[in-house]
Amino acid sequence: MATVTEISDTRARILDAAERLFMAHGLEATTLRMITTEAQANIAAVNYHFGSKEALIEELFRRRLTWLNEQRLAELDRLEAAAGAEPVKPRLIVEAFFGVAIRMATDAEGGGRNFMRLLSRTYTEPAEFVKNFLAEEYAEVLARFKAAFFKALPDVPQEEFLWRFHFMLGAMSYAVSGADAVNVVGEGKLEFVHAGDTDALYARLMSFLIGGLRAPLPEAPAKQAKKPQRKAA
Amino acid sequence: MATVTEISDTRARILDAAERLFMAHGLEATTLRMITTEAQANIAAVNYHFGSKEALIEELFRRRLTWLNEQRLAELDRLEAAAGAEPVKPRLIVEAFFGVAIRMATDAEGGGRNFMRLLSRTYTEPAEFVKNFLAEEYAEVLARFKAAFFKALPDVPQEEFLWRFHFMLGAMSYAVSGADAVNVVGEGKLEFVHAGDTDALYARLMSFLIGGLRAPLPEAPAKQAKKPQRKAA
DNA sequence: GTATTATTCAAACACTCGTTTGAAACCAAT
DNA sequence: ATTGGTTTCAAACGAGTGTTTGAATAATAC
Repeated sequence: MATVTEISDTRARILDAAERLFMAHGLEATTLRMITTEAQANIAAVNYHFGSKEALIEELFRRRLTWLNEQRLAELDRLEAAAGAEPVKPRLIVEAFFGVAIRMATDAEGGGRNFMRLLSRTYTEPAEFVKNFLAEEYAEVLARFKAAFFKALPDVPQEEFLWRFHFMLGAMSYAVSGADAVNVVGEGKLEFVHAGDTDALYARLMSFLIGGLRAPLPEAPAKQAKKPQRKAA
Repeated sequence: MATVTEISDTRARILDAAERLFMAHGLEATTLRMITTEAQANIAAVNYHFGSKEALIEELFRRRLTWLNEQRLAELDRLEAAAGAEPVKPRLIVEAFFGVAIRMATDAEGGGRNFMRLLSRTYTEPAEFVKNFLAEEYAEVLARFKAAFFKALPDVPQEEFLWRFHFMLGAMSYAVSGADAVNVVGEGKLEFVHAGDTDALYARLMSFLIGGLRAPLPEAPAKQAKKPQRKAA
């Protein structure tokens, strides 16, 4: 039911309705009239409470995204404190970054699932203001996690790791979208509607991500295959 | 320069312009007036040559997608013929499916790059007619590849594999999008503008995909691991 | 050459979009 | 009861959407 803020009834109702509708139809295709109808509010309420559709979108992302990234940073803080001077194990960093997201993505009641699906598809959203907003919102957490990964994987070329991180984001994006995206692969089988399936999806994605992250480095096609292949230890 | 069909000048110009613009701004945000302006055609030309904006989109996807999937099937035919009764090696199947796509994605001149980026982002497009169209267009090739994979990986539960295939699609999607998507990870480093980088991206993605595909199966999600807290013992 | 078809074009169509307006309604504090 | 500030509401705004029209032009066939 209740989600995050409650200072204004209609304001909160608009945010929740917008989250659902943006998820179902995309940012462009969702109109303010659809949102205010579902929220049982007047069309003018959006501009009154948020200023514009863009501002509504930013506010919508901010309320969840800041919390998400705070959790990630707190998790990383804990890991680094426990590790002392040693680098944190890669698997643990992966779990810190993606685990929080998966947990949020499988929280259907609180609306986290809707949001994570929306967020996943928004990564590839071409609208300029969305890209800028997300880049800014992610700057800190990505810098921290990249540094932790570099320290944990000293023998992996940084450019190589960045690509793998990029690939991992893609895999997570699809994991979260579940049967939402073009579900041609599973023919309807890829659903994790039950809350209890959180652990299953989590375990599946982690195995895959770790496997990809620790895969042997590709032999450079043109030159330098200098680094010896690295096996998961 | 020339791309696929040339029966009508303006028809082809519209398709090419649409591909570029859809890639840059998305399906919804790209207007027919933008397209016809860039194609130096009249606004009515779209409805004359294609019937509607939706039909234009479908035609645009079809002309590339059928070719792409034909290549994939031909590749798989070749592999299965060479293997005889034996199952094809998983790595080869992965290369057949994703290799064709990566090669197409790194073909900047022919427009394949634009298309693959567009296609990648379209997987998560919520518009109903797009989803239906893509599902239909992919049905055959996916059935063939799924069967080949099942045969090649008899010891992997089919549901598990379907998820991993789903994850692989996500990774490929981001690989193709490159720095296009919210490029917060690489901060501009993730670009493969040079044609010579095809091999590098290909090798990188393949290592990652194979690593993920062949990762150890996750332990049965018995009651545990609510948090990613597993201490490194 | 004329007849016929295919293609282009400027203009208009009906509709929806996000946003604005100005008056009503609500709600506390005086 | 009156005030002043906040919130709601119906209605309209200008701009932009995909699509259609009907005449003008180009290309092809007879």
